[in-house]
Amino acid sequence: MAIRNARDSRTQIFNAAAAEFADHGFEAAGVDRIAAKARVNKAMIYYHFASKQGLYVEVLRDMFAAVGRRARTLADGAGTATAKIDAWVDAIVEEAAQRPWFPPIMLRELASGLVHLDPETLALLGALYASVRDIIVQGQQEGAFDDVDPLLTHLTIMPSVMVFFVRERALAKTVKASTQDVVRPLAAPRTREEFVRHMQHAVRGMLRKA
Amino acid sequence: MAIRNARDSRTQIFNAAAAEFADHGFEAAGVDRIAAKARVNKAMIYYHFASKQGLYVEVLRDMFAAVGRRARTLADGAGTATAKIDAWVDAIVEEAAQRPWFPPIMLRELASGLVHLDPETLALLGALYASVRDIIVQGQQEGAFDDVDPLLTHLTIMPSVMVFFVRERALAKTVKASTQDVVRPLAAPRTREEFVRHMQHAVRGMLRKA
DNA sequence: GTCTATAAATAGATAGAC
DNA sequence: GTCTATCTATTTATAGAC
Repeated sequence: MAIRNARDSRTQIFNAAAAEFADHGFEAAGVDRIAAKARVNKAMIYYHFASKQGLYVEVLRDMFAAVGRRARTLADGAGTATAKIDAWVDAIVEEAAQRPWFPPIMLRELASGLVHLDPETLALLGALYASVRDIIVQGQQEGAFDDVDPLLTHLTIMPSVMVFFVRERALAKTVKASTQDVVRPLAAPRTREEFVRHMQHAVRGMLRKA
Repeated sequence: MAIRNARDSRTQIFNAAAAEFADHGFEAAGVDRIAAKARVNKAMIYYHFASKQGLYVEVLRDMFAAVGRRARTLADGAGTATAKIDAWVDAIVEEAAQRPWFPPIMLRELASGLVHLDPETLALLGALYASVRDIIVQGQQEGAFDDVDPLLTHLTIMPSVMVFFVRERALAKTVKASTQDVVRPLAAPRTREEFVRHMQHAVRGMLRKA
């Protein structure tokens, strides 16, 4: 996507759609609601994008490509694997902060069994994991990491970050209204800095040799 | 819910609904599809349950109550915190295996910001976390666990288990069909035993003192 | 408890004027 | 590029017969 005026209709639609897909998922997302949020006529959506599906795929690819680029840059860069893994946690958190729709859409796609992903979009996810695996393997060759399963390790880091961010969103809505003592501890606020520290500590712990 | 004949219409509807909500989420779930899957007339759904919403709430409560019960039993039982945490990982995995709709629905609810949860259902989630926190605090008092944040630790364990299970479901569908080399490593099969071992190792690592 | 028929609202998508 | 109007299908839910 070329650099665009944030006010042009295509970009407005893209942003509104990302928010709508994050809030409702692909199937329950409403083209009417997207048009309303973007403050454009509904027909404009079909002018700029082929269909609701086409619009969704653009949002997915933009998101997976951005995160995948960061992972590849890290994996290919200089430094110890230990430093790279810390930076990887930082990177996902930053990406999630920059694209607030990323965590909810990612979790929904996983819950759907990735049924909306065409081969090309699926390949972006594959490339993302390949970078993370490269970092872990580097750490094992350096003798810094334990002999863990790279895939299961990836499946332990990524979802935690995603859920931390959707919890942030939930706090702003439903849970906040709860006056119950049982719910309050679960809804207790945590800063992103606290989370990054926790996550880096946790990852170091699970990669460290026994 | 009293013990029921698995063939009575209410139970058939419940099971079909759980599967439908897992596959599509609350909003996109179709009452018609639920009726078809349950092989009952659509009007029966409104006879046994007040509405689509009422049906959803029953599925949610059944699920959160079952997992919460296991967590409370563990927390209140005898044994070291280290043993209890291992058993907790086992317990979530077993619950997810027993109620296949649990992980996808949980992830979708998180992605939705818990907007479909009434206060009572929200309290079940709060009680669940309280049990996990009790175990972690016990471990810290015993001097076995590091001074980690119990909330962030919970938010690191639970999502990983949920995503492992939805990945299992995804493998049976879309990803399997992929012939791309980039995707295959991400879709590589892992047994539940491998995952439990990984997860217990990871949790011990993140709780262990530095 | 189980069915048919249908109400009433909303969905994604398009044709065609400007 | 932007709009109005509309087609067609589908949605949740209910009324009422049996």
